Amino acid sequence: MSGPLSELRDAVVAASGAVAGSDGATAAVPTLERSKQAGFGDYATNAAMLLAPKAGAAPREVAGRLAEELAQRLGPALERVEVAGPGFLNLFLSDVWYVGALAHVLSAGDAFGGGGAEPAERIDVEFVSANPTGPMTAAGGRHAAYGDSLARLLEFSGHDVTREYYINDIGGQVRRLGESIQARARGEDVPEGGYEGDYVRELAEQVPNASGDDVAVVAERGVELVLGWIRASMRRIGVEFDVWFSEGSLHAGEPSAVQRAFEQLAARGESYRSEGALWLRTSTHGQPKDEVLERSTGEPSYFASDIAYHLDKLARGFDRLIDVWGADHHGHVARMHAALEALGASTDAVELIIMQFVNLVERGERASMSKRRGDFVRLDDLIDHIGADAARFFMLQRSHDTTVDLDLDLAREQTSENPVYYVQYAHARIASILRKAGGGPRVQEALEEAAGFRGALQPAERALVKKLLAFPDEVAEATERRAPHRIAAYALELAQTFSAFYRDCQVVGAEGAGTESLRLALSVATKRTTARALHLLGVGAPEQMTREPQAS
RNA sequence: GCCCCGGUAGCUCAGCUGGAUAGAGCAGCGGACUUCUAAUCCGCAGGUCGCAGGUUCGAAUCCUGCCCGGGGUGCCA
Repeated sequence: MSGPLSELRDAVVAASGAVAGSDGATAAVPTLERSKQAGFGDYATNAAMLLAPKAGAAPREVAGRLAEELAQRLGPALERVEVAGPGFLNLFLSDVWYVGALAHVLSAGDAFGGGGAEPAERIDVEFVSANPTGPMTAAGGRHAAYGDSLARLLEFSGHDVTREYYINDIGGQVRRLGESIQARARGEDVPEGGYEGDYVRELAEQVPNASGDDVAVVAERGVELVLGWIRASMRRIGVEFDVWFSEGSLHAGEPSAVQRAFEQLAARGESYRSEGALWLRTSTHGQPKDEVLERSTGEPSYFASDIAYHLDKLARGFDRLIDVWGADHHGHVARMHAALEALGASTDAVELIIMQFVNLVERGERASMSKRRGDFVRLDDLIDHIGADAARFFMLQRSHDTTVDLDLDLAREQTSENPVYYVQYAHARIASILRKAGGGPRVQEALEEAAGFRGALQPAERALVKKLLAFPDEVAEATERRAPHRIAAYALELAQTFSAFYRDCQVVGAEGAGTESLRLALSVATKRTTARALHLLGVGAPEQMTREPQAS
């Protein structure tokens, strides 16, 4: 990737090489980061500290030599460079550099921060995949927001992404749903271990002849209805799946996908029969024990379906499979890896991401949601209460490694405090400024003039340019670490940085040659980047905020 | 027992592939609205980064042990 920051980095690396001579070839890559404090320059590097042991000199002495090399390489872009602390090099960049950096951001246009996928891959992201035995829960909303944002990040960086939902439409849970619907249709209590939620009564009314038909038929109809609800909920939260994959389809045909998987495993000597069941030798692949593929009843296990499912996905030609699973599937991760190993498949290309739980909080008490007991918050309720944008942002603010507490009443109370509005407001405010300035023609003119600005910049202007320049790295990091919550944090920081600029720097009618143009250009760059960040989160970027804040 | 995730401000959480004086939002207190939109901004207050060792120029971050919370450890999915 090119850009002002990578040029700086290249200069630091080159200067390091010059100072180290031929011995420094294997030196660790120095970091270049934004200084946290004003006195420490615009960017700082630890290059001298990394170099010192190899150079056999004190870090500060090495830093001094590096400083000279850097000053020579960067020329007018560098205002000055200082050696500080244990050997940091603090770079103070000139306004000329800043103006050039802004021009770079603007010329990148909508692609700013994107690309960089190397190599570009075909990636299947499977997420949500909640059992079709009840309405989508708020926890499912977290999976939806996370998986979709991850997919957006991967796409933005240049990958070809398929969004996939795996439907567990067969097996014991589905049968229990059928039994529960039938019981309700007959006016009976649901059987032990059945589904107790009120929605089962709805299903009992909607499934024709639920009291008399075969349970399997009732279950199938129930699943169809529930899937309708799920699709609608996903649409409301802004997620469109490319593929809805039926677990049942893996058992169809002769031989079925599952049977073929069994044959592959048997041919490799990875399975055996015992106690009437078919077992996979997971214990030879680092697992504490072997796992059942086919029960003694003749029914294949969930594990068997999943093996066949992953074989199917690999056969579809994806370079990478990413599965997003709930924390309750954690035990399944190692098993799945063992199974892939048993099949001789590469485990590097299969990523299993575990998402921590969403707890329902009532009166300060945590309670995890149970679909079977019916004590859960529906995603639709959450959206009704706080809206899709706030729901997505709320879910995406936290790392997937963190358990989320959801107090519906509190969430509603705090809707107007949701940071998503702060970010959207900044976006709308910029739109307003651009309108005030005269709209399209004036803005176009400003974009053309901005690169020629030769005046002095305000601190708030430099801070905003710096924040914008950080975006590509944030996107890359969020993508690589499968951590879309970083984008939520960045969006908030960018909005804050813009607010400071807005406070300190009048845009429309600013005094000084070219100042208004420069600030308009800066506003445009900020607006685009904010919109991009929001888009990556699946949140809208409004041109104006219409709704008044709720009085609380 | 073993495996995974978490433990950072009163609350909810960022920061964790080592960097300088640990951040944000909310809550609290005190200020700013004839504005380029106040869903905003400014200031104040608030911390044994679970505990104890270790690694190093430097540890919230890496290693080891322990404590606490959640999850897993089904011929459920």
